[in-house]
Amino acid sequence: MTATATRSTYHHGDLRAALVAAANEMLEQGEPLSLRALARRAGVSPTALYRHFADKEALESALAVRGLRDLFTDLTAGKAAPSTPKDVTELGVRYVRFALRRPELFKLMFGRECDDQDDERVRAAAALHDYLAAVMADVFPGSPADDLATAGWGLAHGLAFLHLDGKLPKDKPRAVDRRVRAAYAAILPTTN
Amino acid sequence: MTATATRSTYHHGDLRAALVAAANEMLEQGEPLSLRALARRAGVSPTALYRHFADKEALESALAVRGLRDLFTDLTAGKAAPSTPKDVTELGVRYVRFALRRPELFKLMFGRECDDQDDERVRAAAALHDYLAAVMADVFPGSPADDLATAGWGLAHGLAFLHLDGKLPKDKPRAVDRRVRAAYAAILPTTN
DNA sequence: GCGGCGATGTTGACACTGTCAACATAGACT
DNA sequence: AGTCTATGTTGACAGTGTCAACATCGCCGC
Repeated sequence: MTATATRSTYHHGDLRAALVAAANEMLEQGEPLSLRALARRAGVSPTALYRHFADKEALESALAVRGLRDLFTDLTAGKAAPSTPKDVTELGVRYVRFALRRPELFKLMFGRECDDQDDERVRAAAALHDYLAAVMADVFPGSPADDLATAGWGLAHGLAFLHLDGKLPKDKPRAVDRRVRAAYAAILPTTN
Repeated sequence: MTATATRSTYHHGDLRAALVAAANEMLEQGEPLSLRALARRAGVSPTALYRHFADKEALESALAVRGLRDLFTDLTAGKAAPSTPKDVTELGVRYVRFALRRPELFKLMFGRECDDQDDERVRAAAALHDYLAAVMADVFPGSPADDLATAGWGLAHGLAFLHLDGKLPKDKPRAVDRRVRAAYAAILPTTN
């Protein structure tokens, strides 16, 4: 059933989760995320949301955290721990794919200030960086893993956004994959 | 004098330019860009803008194009043509500096769909890419210049956004410069 | 010089947004 | 059973982008 479930009881049960789910749906179908439209979709009054989130930004923050976790498991799941430069490249490919598959969510996860120190998003981002650093230390021993990690992340992130915003041709997914692989191949040390 | 020049004549003279200038000011001081505030600042009615721009997006597009040109000259001006890997790194540093110096403008230049094919922005972006490719062909002869260009650009772009959005610590500019240099040093081929 | 016409600026309105204060309901605990 | 609190609603407010209708001016050919 769609998220527009009309409810009979006055209280909803788990509105918070319903709101997050509905918001995710809206992002998925490219609708602009408006609180009122969201409330309509959840079958609830426009201000009900404020019992569960301080304001719009808090809702978006929740979505972003979920997204960051999704991305993380997307990168780590499946394959065994990356051990070759090629594996690192594949990590980048998956990163960009995620961005293109869920563009609105991705823009919410990033493209938002969030310089709060104890922001959950910052921690999720740090987790990502740490993971990459560990991978890099494994794949390129003897090189500064931290710098390699920021470089690897930065490259994936930049390619993702450049594609998202149409600054690089966003043609067939295959072509994008190719471009990402080529970019990594062009600069990753001790490989080709 | 500030941009809030009250005018005596009914017609403005060059409202279009005044609007662009005022909008730039607003971005510079971090004010949210609202058409009404912009009109107020230009000393004009809220809808006067529509005689010069189709809608808000058109105005933003104009700002973005100006920004892209600024960035381009920022990268090319001064120094002679880059010829060493270190020069390429410096290009990246300047790119990130630009983003951090004018964050709102930068987010307007990118972080916006603009997948229109004949968009002036796309052309400006392409110019950037071409320039980079030329540089790369010079600095790393024998390597695929195009791939190196997208990689170099992607890396700079990603680092810029990660810093902008607080996913990488946005401490002192010096520290950011260092991090960017380290990232480039970690991956640029045949160098250290 | 004069009349009109097109470019430019204004007014008032509309639907929409996020958000707040005041109120209503219902489920949980004593 | 009765109260308290978490949750949901109503009505309102200021602010937004945008449109249609109207006002004003500068430039054109006569």
